Amino acid sequence: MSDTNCIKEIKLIPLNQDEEEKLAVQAKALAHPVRIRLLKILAAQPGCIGGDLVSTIGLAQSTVSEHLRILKEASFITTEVQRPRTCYSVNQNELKKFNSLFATSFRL
Amino acid sequence: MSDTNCIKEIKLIPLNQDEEEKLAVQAKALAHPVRIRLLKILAAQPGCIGGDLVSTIGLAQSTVSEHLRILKEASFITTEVQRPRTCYSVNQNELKKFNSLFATSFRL
DNA sequence: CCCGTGTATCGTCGATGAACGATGTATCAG
DNA sequence: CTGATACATCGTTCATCGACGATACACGGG
Repeated sequence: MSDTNCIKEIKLIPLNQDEEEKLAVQAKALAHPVRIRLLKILAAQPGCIGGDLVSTIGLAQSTVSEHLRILKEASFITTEVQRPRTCYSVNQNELKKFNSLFATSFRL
Repeated sequence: MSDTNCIKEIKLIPLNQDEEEKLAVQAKALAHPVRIRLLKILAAQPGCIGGDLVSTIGLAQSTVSEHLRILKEASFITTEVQRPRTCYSVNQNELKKFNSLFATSFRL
């Protein structure tokens, strides 16, 4: 390993502000263990009723609802209202898009 | 598309709390556009002096230093001290690990 | 029409995050 | 030894987050 990989002149990178903002916003939606758990549960089945998620997670209904709202705002889940219930489903395509945007952004 | 994908009985998922926590913690480190930008810059070259990053980002030195600390704590970058300078490098392996943990967690 | 049911939303409160300037610290040049 | 350099850390301030209970809301059943 070389003693220093440091360069003298920084190589400027094209600034794609929209993409970077989207990555950051979606990462923020993932930045909570309860939301990770919710996504994992939803990823394992075609869809879930909210109440089942509430009892599985074990937090207040309003808290779980808020986490779900954040996931939806990040496009990671979709909802289908069936009054008085709501069915939540994972948006696999958006998860895949996040994963590939991540990979291309950092040249993986 | 079926009218409802909702299931009656939720399918329980193995609870891997450590992995879920790690995903959330690392996602939190990514949850800021400046940190995304820093990672992108670092991913484009073998290493960077902190001061160059500060002038490229255009925020206060202490602010950039804090963002770099967060990225380091998440293992996304490494540092090599060369007093009085510090050379920052991306940890590509950890980025790849994040990407694959993400993919397996959500069954992509 | 009214009630029960399941969610969404609101208001609150304590905790955490983001930005900054000021200061501390370790090395090198002279 | 002294000053300059480059980064880390501290303390402060304002904004945002996370959790909760209370309440609003929209439909279906009686």
